Amino acid sequence: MAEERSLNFLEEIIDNDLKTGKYQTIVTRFPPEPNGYLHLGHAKSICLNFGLTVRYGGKTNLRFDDTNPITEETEYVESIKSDVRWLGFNWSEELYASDYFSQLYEFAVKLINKGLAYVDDSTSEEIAAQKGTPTVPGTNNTFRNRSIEENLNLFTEMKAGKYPDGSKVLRAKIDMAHLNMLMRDPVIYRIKHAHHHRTGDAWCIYPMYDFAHGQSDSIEQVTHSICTLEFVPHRELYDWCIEKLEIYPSKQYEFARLNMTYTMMSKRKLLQLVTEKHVTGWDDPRMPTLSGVRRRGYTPEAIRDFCDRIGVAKRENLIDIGLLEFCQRDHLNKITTRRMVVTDPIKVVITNYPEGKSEILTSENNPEDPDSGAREMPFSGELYIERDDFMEVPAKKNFRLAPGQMVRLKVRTLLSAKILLRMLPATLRNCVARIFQKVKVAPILQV
RNA sequence: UGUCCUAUGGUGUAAUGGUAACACUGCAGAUUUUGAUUCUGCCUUUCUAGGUUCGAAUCCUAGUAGGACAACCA
Repeated sequence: MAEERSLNFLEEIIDNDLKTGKYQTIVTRFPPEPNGYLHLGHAKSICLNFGLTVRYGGKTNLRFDDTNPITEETEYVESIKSDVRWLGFNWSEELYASDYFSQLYEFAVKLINKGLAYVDDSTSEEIAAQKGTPTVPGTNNTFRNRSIEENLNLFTEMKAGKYPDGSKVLRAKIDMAHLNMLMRDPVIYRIKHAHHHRTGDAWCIYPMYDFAHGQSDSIEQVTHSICTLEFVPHRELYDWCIEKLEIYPSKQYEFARLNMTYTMMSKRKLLQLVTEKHVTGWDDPRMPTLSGVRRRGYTPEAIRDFCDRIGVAKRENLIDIGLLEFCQRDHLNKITTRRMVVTDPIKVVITNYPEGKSEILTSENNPEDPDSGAREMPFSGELYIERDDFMEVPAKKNFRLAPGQMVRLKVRTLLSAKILLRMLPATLRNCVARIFQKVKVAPILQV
């Protein structure tokens, strides 16, 4: 039985929802926008969303939030899918917000019919100006009073492509004086005569995030819609849409995103690094993208362990990148086959080892893993050591090779005898040693 | 001069009204046929002030600090 760690706040909520019978089973989703590659921050979200249904049962969908055709591309869809798989997770269904464009459109019509949405001809500047500020209430404009019939006609015409980009938007009719800026008649549909990576040119109006995400969750009957803290103010609008549309009540929960020392975790900035060619691509090993760290040698196990250790909470955090490195070292230590290498060699001659003789010794491949087997290594009276491992004048606590000092060599022999090598008085140019006891000696390296 | 979220060692995360703990980092030591691993020890913690309570990290109020919110982005 594994050590039972304490629950994070989301697990507590779910635990409770299951116990009280609010849900029989849970549904989560991982909702990336296909406008960039996944990074370590996404890994946290993936591990969270998928981890929850691994733990509690239920299912996690992969849903692409593709409501903005300008920035989204199929290349990103493919990379995201492969990165999620690489991390070790399998989604139940592969879904797209764009799959729901028709339903979303009908939802908008429903809102209009309920007198809860209107077409606004204002420019974005005007809309921004009318919105007020966090401390100053916004103001109503004349378009707000359009009749349901007029709104219906206009919206239909918007869909039909009668108007150019930016000339009209559909807005939810809520409250221009609301304390929450997002509730001040948010734009829910805009005109974009743009090619969509999936729907092609079928649409020229596209829903905004706030009119697509919650509805998509609802359509999929997502029980726990988990997102990052910056969406906290959106929750009120999320709930409003679901309530007014009278659809399945998915619930949104927010957690703090991952921040890491010395690490840029903004998709926008990472994109900039790529487009301005400061890096060789999204998978440049210096990038914190999953494809980047993968190329760098990170393993999915290490990243999952990392996500497990950093926890999930609601306070802003800054994780020391050293923790990620620790997780990787920890995993590598368990799985890595050992090899010895000398990068800057100096030759050592063992003067009392029979000239011309050589023998084969064996060494285990990984002391942490008994199943990893062993390898054979040749050994003779000439070997090479790292230049840094020799000091003519040894420092305090030095246990490298130095004149007159003894060192042990790593080797696997059948003998349990101590294996000692004694340096004779020597210089770098004239580096010799002799076997000090009746021993077998292993090579320090092979070159 | 608004609303919302948050506040526990250096960094994270627990403790769910009843002895503040675990990991990472750092420092010291032991072991070591990888200066690795492993092991041991140490350093360091409840933002402030009130209140409720036998008892508060936990509940309440106020303050302070940090963050979010005024994209036809997500």
